[in-house]
Amino acid sequence: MATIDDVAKAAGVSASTVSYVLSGKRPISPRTRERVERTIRDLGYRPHAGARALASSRSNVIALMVPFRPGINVQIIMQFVAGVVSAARAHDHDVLLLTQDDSSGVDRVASSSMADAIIVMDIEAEDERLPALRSLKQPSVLIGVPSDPSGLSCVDLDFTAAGRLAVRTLTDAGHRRLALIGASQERFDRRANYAVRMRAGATEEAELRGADCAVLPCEPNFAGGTAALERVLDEMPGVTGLVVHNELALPGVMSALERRGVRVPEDISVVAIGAADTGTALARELTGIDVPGEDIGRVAVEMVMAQLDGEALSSTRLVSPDVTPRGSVAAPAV
Amino acid sequence: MATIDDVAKAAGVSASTVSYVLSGKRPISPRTRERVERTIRDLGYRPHAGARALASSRSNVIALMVPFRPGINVQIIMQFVAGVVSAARAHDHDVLLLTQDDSSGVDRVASSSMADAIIVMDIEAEDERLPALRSLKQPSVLIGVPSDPSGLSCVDLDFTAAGRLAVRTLTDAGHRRLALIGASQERFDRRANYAVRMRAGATEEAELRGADCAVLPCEPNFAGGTAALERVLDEMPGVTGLVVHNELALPGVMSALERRGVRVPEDISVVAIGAADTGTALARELTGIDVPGEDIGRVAVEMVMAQLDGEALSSTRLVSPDVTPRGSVAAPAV
DNA sequence: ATGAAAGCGCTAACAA
DNA sequence: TTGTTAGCGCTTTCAT
Repeated sequence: MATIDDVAKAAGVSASTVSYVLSGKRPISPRTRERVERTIRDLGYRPHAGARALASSRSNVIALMVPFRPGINVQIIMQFVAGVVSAARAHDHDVLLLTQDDSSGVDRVASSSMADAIIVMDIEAEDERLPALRSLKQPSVLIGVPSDPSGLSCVDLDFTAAGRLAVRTLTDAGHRRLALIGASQERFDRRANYAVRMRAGATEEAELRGADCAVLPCEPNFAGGTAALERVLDEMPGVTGLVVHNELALPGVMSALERRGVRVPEDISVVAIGAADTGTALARELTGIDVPGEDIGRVAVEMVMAQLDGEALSSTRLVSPDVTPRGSVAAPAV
Repeated sequence: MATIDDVAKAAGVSASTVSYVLSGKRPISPRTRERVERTIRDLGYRPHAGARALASSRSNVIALMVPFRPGINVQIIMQFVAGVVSAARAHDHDVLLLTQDDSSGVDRVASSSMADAIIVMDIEAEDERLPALRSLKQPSVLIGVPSDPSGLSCVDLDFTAAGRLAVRTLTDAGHRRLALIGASQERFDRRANYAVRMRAGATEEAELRGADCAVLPCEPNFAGGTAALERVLDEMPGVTGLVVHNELALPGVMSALERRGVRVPEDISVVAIGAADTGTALARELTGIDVPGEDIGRVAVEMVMAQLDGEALSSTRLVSPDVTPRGSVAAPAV
């Protein structure tokens, strides 16, 4: 591998000049720049990442901690990751993959200077990793909002607004008796922010609109979905609008609807909240609020970069939800 | 951050001794070792990754190139990744995430010495990345087998055997008229190894057992699945055994079966090939061949490590498939 | 069993 | 506008 000295020699300049051509941190005459750039290309020169990191104390790597626990929505995870990686590349950074269960990962990566910053996904209300993150010298960004986000930067979908929007979509169509099939009881028990805020937004908005919104926690799988739907049909006969905030249960819900002969949207209107392409496992697409995974990942990277550039205090950014009509909402039958 | 000199000073030894305590590359007296280790713990010392990489020309990082194109089975991707990451950690390595569309990723990572080796997923028959990989100084391992694997190391499920096994599972139960709902036409056209070999194994085994096996390419989505199943029912009335090798189409297939009133396994037996937890989007679990994503990822890392240790030539390792009975196969009706 | 010292390849003062 | 030089923190030979 060619080194910076090889390039310098071949181009007839000093090593620092090559370095400055690459970094743009000081003016270079057009002639020199041209010559150096040609040499770099000819030799196929690439700075040694380690040497650069050592000298500049910047690795140009950001670490990303991804959850791999079961019952998680892999679809959306991949979207986040894709967003993070592509945004990072756009800022000339690479991404180091950490997993949730690698408990010492944050410390290791931080204190060995492998990464300049850390993005952590799937944050719980009382996340165990928060203390470690707070005491880091590197900046970090959380995807998800803990109950105490002080001193930390967070991004997430605005789930309160999403709850409101989902309900409003139904009440605007004329529905007054709604049911929310939401996250699992376990998620609510652990006060998972997204589950709790979604529910809060939905119930508040329902109240505001003079509507009724029952909430059913639901296991994140097919059987959970069918079970929840059975309960709605059997115990809440007046319900004409359904909000489903549980991608893994959604196939179960839809299948049960069909089996019970309930038509969508003629008999029941459905609004889904989840990854954009959840519909692929379904017979039909649903009107819904697509969690913009890629966008959120992108924003996380922007926040990281801002912090690395010395701008930006810790703050929480909530991305506004949008509803995409796909024909599963209509006026209730009279 | 504490440096190796800080540790050396505090422990009253030289920096090289600290280094050797850490690497175990030369004998250290128990007393010294003890003292140094205590100091390391007290100071929370961690070697600077860049400095280490610079001095040793080893980054302890392996790069993993992950596909993000649509129509891919995210489930299985995540399993591979999980397997790779955990195996890498077991070998004291971290994982750098590269994406398919980052075309220069391989070169960048290799020639900047960011990674000691590269694992590439989702290999096509005539993969464009092969030349770059062949000319690398770092070792690489492909997940998937190209049409010409010479000079490269590959791991994959043995799809030929999987095809055979799926068919044999059905013929052993007494079925003689089978249909294989496989990958999309586009995959076959590009001669994707897994699709082609799976089909070959299935048809060979069918012939061997005196059975008949129709092959239907199928779009990787719900509609594709229903369409393929409709064709089976309408154009191949004698079929009693179904092999589905297309996870994204599987929900469509199962839903269409139910809608047409075809019972599983009473009327038709079904064998599925795919990610272990594909069943979560389905009403019922299916007898099937679970692609052992984590295992394959793990094997890829083992192969990488072997190459880094100077053992191991390039070779292809095919992991043997197993069938897991889940009650969707029975003897055909008489 | 341990230490001293020479790099590894780069960046960023400091000089000119 | 460019060059010289002193590290960055570690590994590893060479000495002892």
